[in-house]
Amino acid sequence: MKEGPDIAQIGSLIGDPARANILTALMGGRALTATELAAAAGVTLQTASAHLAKLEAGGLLAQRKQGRHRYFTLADDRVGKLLEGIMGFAASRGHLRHRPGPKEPALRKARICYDHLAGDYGVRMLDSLVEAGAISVMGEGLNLTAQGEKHLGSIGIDVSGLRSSRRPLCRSCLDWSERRAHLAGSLGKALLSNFFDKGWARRTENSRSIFFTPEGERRFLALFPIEIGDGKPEPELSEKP
Amino acid sequence: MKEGPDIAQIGSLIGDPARANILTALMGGRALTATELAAAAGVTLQTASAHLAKLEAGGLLAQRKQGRHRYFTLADDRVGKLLEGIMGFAASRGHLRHRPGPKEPALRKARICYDHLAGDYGVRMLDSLVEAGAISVMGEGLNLTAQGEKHLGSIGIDVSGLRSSRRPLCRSCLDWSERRAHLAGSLGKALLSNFFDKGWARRTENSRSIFFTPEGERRFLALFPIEIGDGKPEPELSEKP
DNA sequence: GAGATGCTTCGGTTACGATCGAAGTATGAA
DNA sequence: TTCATACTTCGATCGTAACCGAAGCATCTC
Repeated sequence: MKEGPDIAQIGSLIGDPARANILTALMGGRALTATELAAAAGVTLQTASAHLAKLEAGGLLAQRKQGRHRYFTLADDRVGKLLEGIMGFAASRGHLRHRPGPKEPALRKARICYDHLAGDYGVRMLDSLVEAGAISVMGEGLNLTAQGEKHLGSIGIDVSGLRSSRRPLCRSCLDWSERRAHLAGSLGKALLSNFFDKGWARRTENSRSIFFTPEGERRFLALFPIEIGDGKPEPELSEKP
Repeated sequence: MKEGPDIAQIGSLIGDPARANILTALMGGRALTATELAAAAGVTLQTASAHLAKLEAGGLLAQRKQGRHRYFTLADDRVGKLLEGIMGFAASRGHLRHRPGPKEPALRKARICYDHLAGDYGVRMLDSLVEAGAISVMGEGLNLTAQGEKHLGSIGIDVSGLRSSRRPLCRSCLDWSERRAHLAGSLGKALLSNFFDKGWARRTENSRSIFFTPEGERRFLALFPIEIGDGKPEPELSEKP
């Protein structure tokens, strides 16, 4: 009837609550089994199986068979970006499934956004890197400076190795909780991995929130000293431009 | 059950074919009446009315009463950006509602993307501006150079007036047909308006395609001489990064 | 006022898809 | 081989929402 890409198909894929739960759970970035996803979605295994088949047919999910387990992940980081975009939009409209439970504060503080750090700490990290002159902001783009490359090298990040990937090194990702930018791209991923490797932080079970050890938190805050609210006076996002 | 923004709600809003048609029609940027949208969606007026009410309640649409007509538009350009993002994703997955009709070529050549120029001509325009040094590319961000400001001023674009808007001046927008960037933001809008004002081009009825007059086409191609395929050797987007 | 147009609301039908129980297949463990 | 676990397929049920006809408001024209 009409020309153009079929947005209704992926809309309806995301539109089912059970499937939305599955996708949200996979935004945590790690591969999950069908059983785990069924629990996350709040449906039985059979139902989840049907949903997973549809999501995979729709190109949103990829699966990897391993023994008698079947691990699912988001198909690629474009899916993660798409979902984060929708989440940001939904949050800005106030379409929050508001259950201000005890987990909320932890999520706002530090959580994983597909594969990089988001939340308060994510924003703080980017702001600090910009303030320190490690990253320069060009409109909506981010660039790692030579000084930044040296600085990150001293922390233990091999930037030249990251450059060889096809994935952009720096990308800014708008946070639905903070509505401010944090660092995505291969560098964002590398930094978060680095924190995990050093034992500063670890993932929490069945949640997207990230737990910092006391020592790790101290180190992180010292390394990225710019408080949220300092730095650039980024304008509030207005509802009606 | 879960934390975070409710992506299922807007997913299901977009997921219905009739509503998707309505939204796609409104991507044309102009305000349309309920009757027109009903025709575009292929449903009766009553059904369309119900859909429009839902879309408005969901914050995707805004309406403006004018006499006995009710004009609908996308709520703001964030909605347009969201939809274009989904379209781009859908196109990359091959979820095309493939009806390679006669209108397709016109759409690929030049069409409106919410309020700016997209398609072949949109890509050509941006490429040419970059090649001419009017716009510099920084990662994913675009910046208008001083030289570019002067250049555009000579065409009849008042850049300083655009700067006063809260909307970003330059933004790159990824095209679902070309899979290459074209110019969005207030500057993109101003350029397209400029072409309309000069009579180089006009919108076509009930379509997102843009019709160039022979004279206008000549002028446009002379002003933006870089062919698609020239310029920067932007790598193909790969499916699996 | 009367009539026409644009749109909404109401009521009833229908169809699709989400759901789960039960049975079937595959892989691993004992 | 036997049993257990992980998952899929089948079949049937059920609820919801999309849909349209008809009637009801609202606004404009005459």
